[in-house]
Amino acid sequence: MTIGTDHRYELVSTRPRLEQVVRRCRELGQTALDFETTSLSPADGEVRLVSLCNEEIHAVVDFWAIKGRFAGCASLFDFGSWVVFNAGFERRWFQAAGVKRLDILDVGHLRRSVVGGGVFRLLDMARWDLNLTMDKEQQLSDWSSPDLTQEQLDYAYLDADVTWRLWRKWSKALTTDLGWQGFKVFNDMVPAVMEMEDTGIFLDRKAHTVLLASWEAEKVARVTRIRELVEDSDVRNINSGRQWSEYFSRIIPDHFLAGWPRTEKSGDLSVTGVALRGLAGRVPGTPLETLFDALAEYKTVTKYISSFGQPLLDRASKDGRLRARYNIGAAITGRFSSSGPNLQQVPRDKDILGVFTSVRKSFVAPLGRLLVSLDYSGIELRVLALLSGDKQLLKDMVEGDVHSEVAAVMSGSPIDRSTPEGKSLRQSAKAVSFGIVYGAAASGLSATMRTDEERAQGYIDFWSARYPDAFRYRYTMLDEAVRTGKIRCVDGGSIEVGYKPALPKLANYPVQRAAFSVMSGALVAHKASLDTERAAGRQRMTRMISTIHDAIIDEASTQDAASCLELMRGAMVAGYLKYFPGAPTERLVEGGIGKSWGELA
DNA sequence: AACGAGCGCGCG
DNA sequence: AAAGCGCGCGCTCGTT
Repeated sequence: MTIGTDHRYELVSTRPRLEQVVRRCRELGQTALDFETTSLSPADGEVRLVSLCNEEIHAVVDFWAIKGRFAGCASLFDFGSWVVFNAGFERRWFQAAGVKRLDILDVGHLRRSVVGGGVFRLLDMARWDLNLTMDKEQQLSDWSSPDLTQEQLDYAYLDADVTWRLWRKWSKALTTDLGWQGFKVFNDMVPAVMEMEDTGIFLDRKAHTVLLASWEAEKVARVTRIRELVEDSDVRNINSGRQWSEYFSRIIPDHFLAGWPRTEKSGDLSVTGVALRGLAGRVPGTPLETLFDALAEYKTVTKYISSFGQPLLDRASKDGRLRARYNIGAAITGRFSSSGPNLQQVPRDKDILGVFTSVRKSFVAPLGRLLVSLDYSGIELRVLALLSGDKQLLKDMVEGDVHSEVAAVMSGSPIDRSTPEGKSLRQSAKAVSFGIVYGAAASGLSATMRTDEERAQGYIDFWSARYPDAFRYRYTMLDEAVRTGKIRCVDGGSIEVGYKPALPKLANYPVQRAAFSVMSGALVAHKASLDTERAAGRQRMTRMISTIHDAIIDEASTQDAASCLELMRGAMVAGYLKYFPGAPTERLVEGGIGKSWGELA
C-alpha cells in the first residue's frame, strides 16, 4: 500500500500481462500514464517504468523485465488515450519509439482551460486541487538500478494515481463541448511546440561575438565617464540602484529630489533609464546631465551584455542552435512564455547609444536555408473590435493605419506620417489605443504620454466617442467578472479573476486571450499543413522554430521558402477565421523571408 | 552557499 | 474608488 493512494497496484513484468492491461485501458477510454526514465531525453536514455491508472487498472510496468523493453512494446499504446502531466515529455518518448497515433491529454492544460494559465508542477496541482502533499525525493533516484526499491515503485505509481484523480476532478468542470474545445486550444499545440523546441534556432556565434565585443567597448567608455564624476568611495558598485539612490539623496538639493520618482517598496530614488534621461533634461549643460546620460547609457549597454551577450553564446548547442522552451499557457491569459533562454525578449533592431544595433541579425538560417516569418498586424485592437462588435474600429483596422486614423480624429485633420509632427501625433494615438486596451485611466495615460491629466482625459474622450462599443466592452467584461468571478473566453475556456477585479485586467485579459487563441489555431493549422506537405515529399527541410506571441518563424530550404510563407499565411488566416468566422482578413498578416531574423522582408 | 524580495528592463 | 496588461531573467542585498 502506498501513502496517499486509494489502491494497491500490480507490478507488470511479462509481455502477455502488459498486452492485457493496455488492451483493457484502451477499452475503457482514458488512462493516466506516467514514465520513469533513465534520463531526460530519449537520445541518451530509456523508459524504465510506465505507471497506469484508471477506475479499474492500477499498474506499474517494469520494461526491463520484458523482452524488447519499452521500444519493443510501445506500439501497444498506439490508438489509446493517455492522460499525463506535461505532455511534451511522454510524447517525446513515444515519438522516439515511432508511436504517434495516440491521444495524449495533459491534465495541466485541462486546469489551464478552466481557471487560466500558469506555470506549475504536478505536486502543486496535488496540493491545490487534492489537498495532497507529494514527496518528489525519488524523482532523481537511479531508475537504471537492476532492482528498484519499494519506495521507487510506490513513487512511480503515485504520479499516475494523482494524475488520474486530477483528471477525474477537472473533467467534471467541463460539461460542454465548448469547454472541451477550450482544453484543446492548449493540448493540441503540443506537437507544434515540440517541433520548435527540438529544432531550435541557429545562432551566428562569430557575428554575435563581434557584437558583444562592441558592447563591452561601449561599456568601458561609460564606466570611464562615470568614474570621472563619481568616485569609488561614493558609489562602489555602478550596478547598485540603492547605492545610487543614497548618493543622489546626499548630493542633490531637496527641491530637485521632490520631482524624482521613487521605487514601489523601499521608497528609494528610482534609478531607471527613463527617469535618468528625464532628469538629465532638467539640468542642461551641467556635470549632472553628463552623469545622468552616461548612467542611462551604461544601464542600456549592460542590459544587452548581461541578458543578450554571453548567456546566448553559452546556451548554444554544439550544432550551433539555441533551444528555448515555449511554455504553453504559462501566462494567466493563456499566452506562451519562453525560457532558457527567453527568445521572446530578444531586442528589436534599433539605435542604442546612437548606434544601429541588431541582435536579431545574430539569429540566422544555416547555409542553403532561409527564415520565414509572418506576424499578425495589430491583432489585439483587431480582436477588440471583433469581440465588441465595434464597426468603426474594425473599419479603421481594415482600411488602413488605425493609429493614423485615431491621430487624425484627435488632431482634427488628416496627418502626414512623413513629417515629424505627423509621426509624433501618430505615436500619441498609438499610446492612447494601447492605453484603452490596457484599461488605463487619465492619470496613467498622462504619465505614459508625458502630458497632463486633462489632456489625457481629452484623448480618452475622443477615443470613446469614435469607438463606443470597444470602449464599453471593457465594462461589460468587468460586470461579468464581478457577477461570476471569471471571464469566459472566445475559445471556450475561462479565466478565474475573483469577485473584486479591477478594470485594467478585465480590459486586457479577454483581448490578450483572444489574440492568443487565434495564434493557437494558426500554430496547429501550420503544423498540420507542414506535416501533410512533408509526408508528400515537399517542404522536407522546413521546420517551425519559434513563436513570439503574434508571430511565427520557420526555417526552410531556399527553394521552399516562398511556398512555406504561403502555407504560413494560410494557417494564420485560418487561425483567425476559426474564432472570428467571416471577419475581414485584409492587412491581417505581414512579414517576409530572409537570411536572418533581422532581415525579414 | 543558497534563496527570495525588490528592482529594472528586454519583448509582445 | 481606482484603474495601463502579460511574461523571464540579471543583478543586488539581506536572510538563512
